[in-house]
Amino acid sequence: MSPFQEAVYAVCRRIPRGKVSTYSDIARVIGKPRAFRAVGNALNRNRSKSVPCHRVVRSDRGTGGFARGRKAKMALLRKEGVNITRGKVSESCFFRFV
DNA sequence: CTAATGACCATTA
DNA sequence: ATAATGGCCATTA
Repeated sequence: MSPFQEAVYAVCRRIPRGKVSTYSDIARVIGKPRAFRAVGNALNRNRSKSVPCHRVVRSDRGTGGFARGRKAKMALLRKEGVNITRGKVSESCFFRFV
């Protein structure tokens, strides 16, 4: 695993159940604010159950992609209590890494 | 080394 | 509202 990938997964693991973060936020937290696209790539390759990669969405609050399809991603999120209406995640569901 | 590829983002039409 | 565009960056061929 590359150091970049390790960093992305480490941050992703901190997102609590029922909350979400964005590709952009993760990129910023790992100190590479412009690597948001690469973050998506790293998460795409994730196969570890311990990394809740479905909790990462787009900055415009859209759900974003998922290896097994957007449908599956939304189902998982809703199952943990994340509210999604008209394809957008509620503002109150965003986790802040302060 | 170069070129292509995305689970992105912001802007523009 | 959707579609296209240019930019960004780690990874892979």
